[in-house]
Amino acid sequence: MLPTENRLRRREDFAAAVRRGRRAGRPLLVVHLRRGSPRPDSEGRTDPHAAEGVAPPARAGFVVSKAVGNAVVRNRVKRRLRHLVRDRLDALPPGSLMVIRALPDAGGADHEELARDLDTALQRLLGGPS
RNA sequence: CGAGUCGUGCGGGCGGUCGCGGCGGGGCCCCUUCGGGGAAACCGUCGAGGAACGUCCGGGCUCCACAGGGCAGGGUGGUGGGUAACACCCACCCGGGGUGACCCGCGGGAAAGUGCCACAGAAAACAGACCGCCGGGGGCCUCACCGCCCCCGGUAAGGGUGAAACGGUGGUGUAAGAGACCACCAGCGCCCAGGGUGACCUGGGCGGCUCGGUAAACCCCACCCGGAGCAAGGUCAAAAGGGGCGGCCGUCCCGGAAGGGACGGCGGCCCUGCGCGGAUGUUCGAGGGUGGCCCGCCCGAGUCCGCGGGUGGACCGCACGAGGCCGGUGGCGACAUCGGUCCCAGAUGGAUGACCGCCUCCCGGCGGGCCGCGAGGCCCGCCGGAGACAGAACCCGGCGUACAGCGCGACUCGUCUG
Repeated sequence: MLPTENRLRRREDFAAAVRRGRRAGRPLLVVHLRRGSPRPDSEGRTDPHAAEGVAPPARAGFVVSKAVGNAVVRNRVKRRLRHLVRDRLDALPPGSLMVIRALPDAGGADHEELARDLDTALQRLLGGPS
């Protein structure tokens, strides 16, 4: 799973990633990625000591609507995605914000199918022209 | 052995790799006003459900309110208990169903009043003459009786309709009949005796002879009910502001277009707070509370209008509780009480898991073996599939609903054997 410091925790972070980031859609999910910015102000709430030299970690959040399934299904999708993202966290630029939105078919997909779609989407966002 | 009734337990297991959250330890290291603060490895420990669900009841807890009375509104509805409380639970009563174990009942009042009872049927709520039956009169036919038709009257025993036709059976009686009268039975009301805390039961007597259903229709009766909810509420920091909802313009991007998006700018409306100005008001009282309204009571110095101005968290509550397990005692039981023992999720874009293998269990296919005349049954191996319903968010007690499978224990009926 993802440690807390690698998760999106605020409404503004979600809004920033979804509205200002690039987007790549797949049948099962949509990935929004906002590349790491050189730490704009306003981060007064993050630890001041960490702001010195260490690069801020990449963070990810998940949006799974009720169209995907009931609470049990939604939780399972989120957990699978979190595990998948954890293994791919190193590939993301530091400080970037990522939001993964699960589409209705994600509820019926297995682990492998989710991984394939996520990899394809990430490849398009990272490998493409920056 | 077969069929069934009730209660109750569990709701996959083991292992491997990689992870997440809380608490306790641990301290590489970082900051420091030298008081302290933060914090990585690593170790230990705990980490979803029987329904966590629906949010339908009842409480705890928190804040607001708390002279009283009336109206309105909501709820409950056999009796007696249990409980913090309940619409829940237990026991019993009554009614209904079942051979039985048992099950079902929104189970106060229909002689307080109003309303409604479809269809069928002649007639359906101070009942009702269609056919039939009986009496009288007239006509036809005939010697006459009988018969047929019409009119008047009597009749609820018979036919037919219906969920239901104004008690049932037998008799007396009569032109034919009828509780018109009689006996027994059923029902209703009243009285008495006995039993029970009580609902009620048992027995006896009397009466008029009987007088539907529906109250999850209005209504009546008895009893109960302040309001909001953890986004309750509180502490700290920060700022004079904070929150919500529309519109227009410019540049750029996507698109064939319609349209959509990003960034920047302008301006509007609503709620609340602050500043400024104005109006009004302070025992001749504005306004507010008493969550609906009225009377009354209480608080009481503000209230209303206009203008101005632009993005925010942390912590507590928050987990030791009407608590779980074991045993004793009291009670038919729900439950109460005593002793011992245990600590058992606390997230906040929301942890409690992801992946893999084996086993177990169910289903299907293939192959082999055994039993049987046979339909078929059993065992072994391989392959494939399936393993439900469902995720805590302040906490408890219930109810209701969903659910693949696997058990366990009582009891009933039937059959066979002894």
